[in-house]
Amino acid sequence: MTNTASQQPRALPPTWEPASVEADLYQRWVDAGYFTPQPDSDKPPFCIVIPPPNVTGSLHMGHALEHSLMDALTRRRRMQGFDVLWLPGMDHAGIATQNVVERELANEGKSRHDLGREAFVERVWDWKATSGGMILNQMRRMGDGVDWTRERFTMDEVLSRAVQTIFKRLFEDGLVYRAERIINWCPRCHTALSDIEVEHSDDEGEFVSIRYGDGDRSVVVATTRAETMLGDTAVAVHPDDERYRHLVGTEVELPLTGRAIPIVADEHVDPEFGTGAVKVTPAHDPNDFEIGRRHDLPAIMIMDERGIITAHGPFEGLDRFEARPAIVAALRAQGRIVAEKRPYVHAVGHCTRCGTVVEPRLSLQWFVRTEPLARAAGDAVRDGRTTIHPPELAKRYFDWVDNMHDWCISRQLWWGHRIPVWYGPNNEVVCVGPDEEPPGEGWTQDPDVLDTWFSSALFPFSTLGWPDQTKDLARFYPNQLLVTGYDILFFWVARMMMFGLYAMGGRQPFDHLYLHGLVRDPTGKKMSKSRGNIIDPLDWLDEFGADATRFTLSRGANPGADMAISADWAAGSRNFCNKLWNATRFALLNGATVASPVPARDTLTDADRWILDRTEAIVSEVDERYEEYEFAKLCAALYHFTWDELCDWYLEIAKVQIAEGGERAEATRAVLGHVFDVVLRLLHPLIPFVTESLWTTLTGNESLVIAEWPKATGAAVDAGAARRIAGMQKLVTEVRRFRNDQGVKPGQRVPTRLSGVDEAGLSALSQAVSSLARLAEPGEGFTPGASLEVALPDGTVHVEMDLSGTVDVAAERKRLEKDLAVARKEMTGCEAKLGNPNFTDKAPADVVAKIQSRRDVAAADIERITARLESFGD
RNA sequence: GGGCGUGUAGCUCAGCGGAAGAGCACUCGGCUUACACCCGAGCGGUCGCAGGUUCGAAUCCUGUCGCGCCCACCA
Repeated sequence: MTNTASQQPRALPPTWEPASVEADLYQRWVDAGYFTPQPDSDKPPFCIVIPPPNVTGSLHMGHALEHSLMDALTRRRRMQGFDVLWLPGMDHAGIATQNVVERELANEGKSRHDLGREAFVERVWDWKATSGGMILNQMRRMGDGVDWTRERFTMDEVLSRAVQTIFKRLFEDGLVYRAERIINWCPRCHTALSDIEVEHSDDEGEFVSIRYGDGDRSVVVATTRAETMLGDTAVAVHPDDERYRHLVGTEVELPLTGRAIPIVADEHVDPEFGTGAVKVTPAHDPNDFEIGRRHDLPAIMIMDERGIITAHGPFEGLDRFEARPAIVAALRAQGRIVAEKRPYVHAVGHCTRCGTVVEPRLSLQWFVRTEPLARAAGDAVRDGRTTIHPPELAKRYFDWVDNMHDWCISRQLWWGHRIPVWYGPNNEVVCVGPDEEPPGEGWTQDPDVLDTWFSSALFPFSTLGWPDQTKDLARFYPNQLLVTGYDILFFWVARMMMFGLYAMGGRQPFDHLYLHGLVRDPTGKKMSKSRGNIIDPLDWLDEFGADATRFTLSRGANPGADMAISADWAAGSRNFCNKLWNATRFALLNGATVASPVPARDTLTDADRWILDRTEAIVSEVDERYEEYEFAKLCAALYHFTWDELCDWYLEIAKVQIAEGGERAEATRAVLGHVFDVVLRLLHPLIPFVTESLWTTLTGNESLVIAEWPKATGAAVDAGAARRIAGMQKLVTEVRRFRNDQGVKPGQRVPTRLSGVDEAGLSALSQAVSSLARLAEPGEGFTPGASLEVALPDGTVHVEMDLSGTVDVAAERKRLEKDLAVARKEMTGCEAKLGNPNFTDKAPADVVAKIQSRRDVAAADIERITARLESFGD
């Protein structure tokens, strides 16, 4: 630390101003190399990879939350002596990014086909170059302690090699295959989608019943997608359905086409639903495809990749949604519509990327055979190699991996990792590894690219250099932890588990998985552009600073649970940072120091011993909370400790002790130095900037980033001091309340006399009450005008105050009556319990004792208050 | 259609078998030489509803109503 100016406590401004220092501090940390691990050190490794944000955009509040938590966790580990690698990176986000660039092109009146594949991909790279920088900047502003020397992108050469390598391995193991299947097709993006890229919503449609065939050999089928009837190749009924038994094996004529189609019996049909007869369209419906396979039916494609009808006839060239009513109308004209239900609400699949209604479509795609991989992924969690926090979410994980369908990985896009498969002139299929030459003349590469999640699934090891056996890979795999939102448990986490275990010889990608919740708006609603309730983290970074933004998000984070945030919370966090700033500044102004050790405990005051014990306790509590990722609770504990205990009580007491001068003052300065040293260390992972500024000033050391994390010493707690301080607090509060009730001016010193405590206690209490409650020592000619009695752990203290006969009897009476009511209620409750033999027999002794003492206290209170009320007369 | 979760102070949430809590908001009083991004005091809840288990239930069980999320090939 060379900046001598900032070592002058008097130079610290009275308000914490994050904007002026954050960027400099961050640059200093990066330049010093604090965030770059030294794999040759003998420290234990701690590695965590960033869930790579899409290059498509800027960071939203969810990222800000995720980064706050990851940074807190990694900073703490670094302070604990781990060799920490937090690895940053970005995701090429295939379909999302391609869509963005295509939209841009559309504005120029062009399509990607106008550019051609190569030029288009180049254009996406250009776009990535400009857009990606935004995200990195935001991470710097957040203060993310990531190792920039190891930044990765899913389409980097190294990561692309990893993709190709694992694809080839899967290919050779028979775990990827190419097959004609019904897949989810987005007619707008012109690509296949995996199951989880389809979002279902309840949409209104029309459910029409159509008569196929004529007379008593006819059958009525029902559908919501009437246009698909053009591709029907059968009608199916349940084998046990008496109504249709005579028809099975016969044929009916398919209206509008004149084709004859068979009536088949299939178990899949639910006789209770609709008419019990199902039209079968093997090329455009997954169930029908299966029925078709069982009955060896042809599959007739009637729509192209844009959703345009291709079946010859009057409907050719119509969009599927135009064809639907047209076909219904044509059928109606023939008298074949026997029933219509409208509106008919049913689940309809939409493309997660563009919202277009997904069309099931028969096509040739690449799939990952997930069964063995998913089983391994389930086992790794079941046998504890990977632990999920919070544990409740493990169930969701199992539901998924235990029922996984094969994963469609080919996408008809240009932006992404091209499938490394070549087809020969005679339909040969060759998978080409990263270091192999593609086959020559007459061979063509598969035009498709891989699902974007295919490459991000490799992130825990591809980023460390795999398939090469690098030093990083050996040291940092498995990653110790992964932090991400529960919303991508299936998209990303499960797939990382599958590929990690597969590629790394059964070793899990990460030991611990922490799933955080989603950030919601102030009223708990999901943030979305359409709702217009998005809060941009950059706004908060500007207005409140990085520390306040981070602290707000951290203290809202309960494991796996969503959180609602608002600017009020951020303001509160900013206030907290400022409180910490001023408290430390005050301590420094009063000579707080870490240079001299804290004196022996027997020379310290109750208050000193109490705050030292509380400091110990908070160290332990924070550690325990971190182990369970209880951010909200650890933040609350630190907030409460810093503000209430340290500032509101100890700092006020310290003023008195320092005013005493001499050894008392010196001891207090040492205690202050120690306590602030510890609390700044504890807070640093959460609010790195303000703590760094303060701590370097307090200690003169280089940086808090590389300071040691506090360890609880496990020393015995001074219960006596704790009790006496609690008593003092209660007394002071009672006196303040009394003064408030009595309308005594805050500045007005009231002569006071305490009794009911021993000599030593009296002196300490008098002093405390006098200064903290802003009263005065009793003067000459003391005339008590009012008194109150406060029951403390060590007895009852009487406080007399000379209000010179100006006691507001009405106010006092009101207060006492309220207290009396409370005491009576308490008394009644306790008596009822104690009078119940079942309770006294069955409840644990300590509970009974507690109730008894409560009863005694209430009884004493009632007596005291009654006497006092009587003394007022009427 | 399944599965999961959740309903606690005006708001956002802790508490999950033994005296109803926090932050914010609100009321009252204060520029008390660290901080008005502050200090002090206070108001505010039959813990969704109905049953049950228990000496005792916000906490466990059952039912019910409301909300949320995930999964889903009933045409």
